[in-house]
Amino acid sequence: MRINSSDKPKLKQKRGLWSPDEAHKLRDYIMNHGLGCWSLVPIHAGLQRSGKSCRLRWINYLRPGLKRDTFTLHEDDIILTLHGMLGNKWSQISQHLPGRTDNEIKNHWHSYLKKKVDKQTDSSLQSSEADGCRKLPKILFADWLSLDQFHEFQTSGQSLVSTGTCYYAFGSQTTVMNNIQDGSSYSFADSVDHLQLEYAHQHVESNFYDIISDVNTCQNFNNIDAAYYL
DNA sequence: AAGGCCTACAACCGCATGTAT
DNA sequence: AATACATGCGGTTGTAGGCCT
Repeated sequence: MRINSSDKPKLKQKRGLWSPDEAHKLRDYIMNHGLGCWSLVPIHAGLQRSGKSCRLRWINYLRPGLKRDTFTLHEDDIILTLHGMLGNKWSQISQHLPGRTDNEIKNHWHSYLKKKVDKQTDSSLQSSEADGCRKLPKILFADWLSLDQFHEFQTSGQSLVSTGTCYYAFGSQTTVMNNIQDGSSYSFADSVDHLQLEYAHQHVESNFYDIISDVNTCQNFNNIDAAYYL
């Protein structure tokens, strides 16, 4: 909805941390009137804040259903996995973590997870250098596995591809490649140590590599790198 | 006890996109 | 089609509190 700028009184806008009183006003207003035009919310709620600031405060802290406790290992693992697939798409990542906001996940990433990943990358680089590991062709996993597909897979527990798949559990640092031969299937498990995704056939004509025919390549996967390299 | 440093988290800013006029 | 405005997103900054010297 567009608002005539002349209808909006110019208030001196407050910035910085929200007081409990401001939060109370905002919560009360939205609970009573519902979500509408954010630019009108501060006017009607009696707040000297921008609509943008109100929106952020509501989304990140006031709306119902938000978790305020610390991130679990399971949540950490989901973030690491999705970040490997999607990059800094915090809003998309947050869709897979009920009760968590994109801002919260972003902060958690920068304050904790990023360091963890950097540490692991350093150590894996050192070990791969020691092993004389060959360079692997690079593709972006997210390019072919869309978020929707992932979400469907996650919620239904169904396999993306039922046969001819290569299984890999990244995030848990455990490569599960033994099932390539017998073709058995995994569902998306709850446990941190069983966060598993399936890689579909990698066809040369679509610029992907056929990892089924190159088990050695699969076995060369190691934790974080696997999100980016096949 | 005081000051400096570090970390986690809250909030802001700029940009992109969508939509109504 | 052009414009103005709302909304959403990601990067960045600001700040409070804890820890260390």
